[in-house]
Amino acid sequence: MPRADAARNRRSLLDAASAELAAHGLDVSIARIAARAGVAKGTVFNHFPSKEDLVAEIFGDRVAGLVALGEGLRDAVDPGSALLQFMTAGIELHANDRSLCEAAASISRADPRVREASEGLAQVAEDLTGRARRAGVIRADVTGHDIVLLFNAAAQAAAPLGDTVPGLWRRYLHLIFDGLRPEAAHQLPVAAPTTEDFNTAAQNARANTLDQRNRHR
Amino acid sequence: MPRADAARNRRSLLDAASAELAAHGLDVSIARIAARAGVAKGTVFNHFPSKEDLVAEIFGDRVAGLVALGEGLRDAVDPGSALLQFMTAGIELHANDRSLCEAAASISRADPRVREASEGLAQVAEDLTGRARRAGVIRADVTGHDIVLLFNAAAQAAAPLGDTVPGLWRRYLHLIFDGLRPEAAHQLPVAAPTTEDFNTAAQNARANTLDQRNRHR
DNA sequence: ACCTGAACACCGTTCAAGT
DNA sequence: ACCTGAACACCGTTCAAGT
Repeated sequence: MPRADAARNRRSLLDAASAELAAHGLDVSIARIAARAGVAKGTVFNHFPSKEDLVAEIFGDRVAGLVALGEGLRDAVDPGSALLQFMTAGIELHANDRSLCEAAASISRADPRVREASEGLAQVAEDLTGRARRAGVIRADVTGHDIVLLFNAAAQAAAPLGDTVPGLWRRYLHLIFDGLRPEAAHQLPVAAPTTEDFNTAAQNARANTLDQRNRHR
Repeated sequence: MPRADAARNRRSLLDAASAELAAHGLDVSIARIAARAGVAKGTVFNHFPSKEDLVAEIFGDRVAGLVALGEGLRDAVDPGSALLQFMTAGIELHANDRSLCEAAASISRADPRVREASEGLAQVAEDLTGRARRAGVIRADVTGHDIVLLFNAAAQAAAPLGDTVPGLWRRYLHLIFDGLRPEAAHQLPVAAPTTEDFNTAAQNARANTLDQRNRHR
């Protein structure tokens, strides 16, 4: 059973880290986060093994929120607009958080928490995509994994101008969504990625970070 | 007039940095680059004011190469496939260079060299896009700026699985390209970004990095 | 005019000492 | 059981001393 002040500190740290990461991106210093939470620098490592682990926890929470939202959309009357709403929510997550954009490629699936959340995301994305596909509003060769990668892409497309033209990502979301319609479908040159592919990518990422750890010794 | 060994060191540094950045991404250490180039750590700062400046130089060179390729495509017989080839080349640049993916958002247009190269890129992208538009192979509401942001997006979409499924980016390039076709065109909710938007975004980026410099004092 | 390596400020992380 | 702050290794950057 955790001590009262420890539980409080943990919450403060998560809140502080969440805000600082969103505002300043992945390279905020631990010192800054600790100061905002009102604890000593060392305390951070008492609650989280490493900085990467701290951001993975927050990252996982955000993704879990998106999963919950997606699950609420599985019974929507219009499968097409449900899918669009899901993608919109996914991009908004990125648009409101600088660190998410930067983390999308690197941290991603090395951490088990993020792994779990990502699998949930893949599942609900596949559900929504399948419904839209069967309703005939999107092409037959697009999968849930495609959808996740594509709303990431839309967020990244607008990111360089994110602060200057706030809603620009909507343009690229709709442009990409037009590419998902059956009317425009041309044969794709490469098959969709499989869950297997994501797993081996996760293992590679894990191996890489372990290499870096070892170099420190 | 530069001394002979200085010119040689500069070349070695650029070559070493280019290779190390491509292989290990933006956070390779200066020490590593210097070692590969066979010079002392301090020599790096004799040739480049900062690490950021060094990567900006390389970044600028890469983009300039893409501009040259694009210019060669302006007279191609098929404007549609010329545009697709241009986007392909742009993504391949990212696919072969880890640092480019990471740098795309952050460094981008703060440095004057990168600014200049990016403006050249915008110009040739607009040329190719205009031809394709007038030939009726892409929709009327898409601009050269869109094209640049979109092939960046396609590269980023596949980046998490880049090492695991090597050619995956082709899937997303073609998916996005299908969204550019007139057949699927639906009204877009936001106007295309202007050159003006890119300029003010560049100024904001510059202001941010200057803030960070000042914090060091 | 340029190279070098020691020195500096900063960062993530560890840990002995406190409570 | 947890907090703290000093200590460590590492990084980008500066600079006095060399050639």
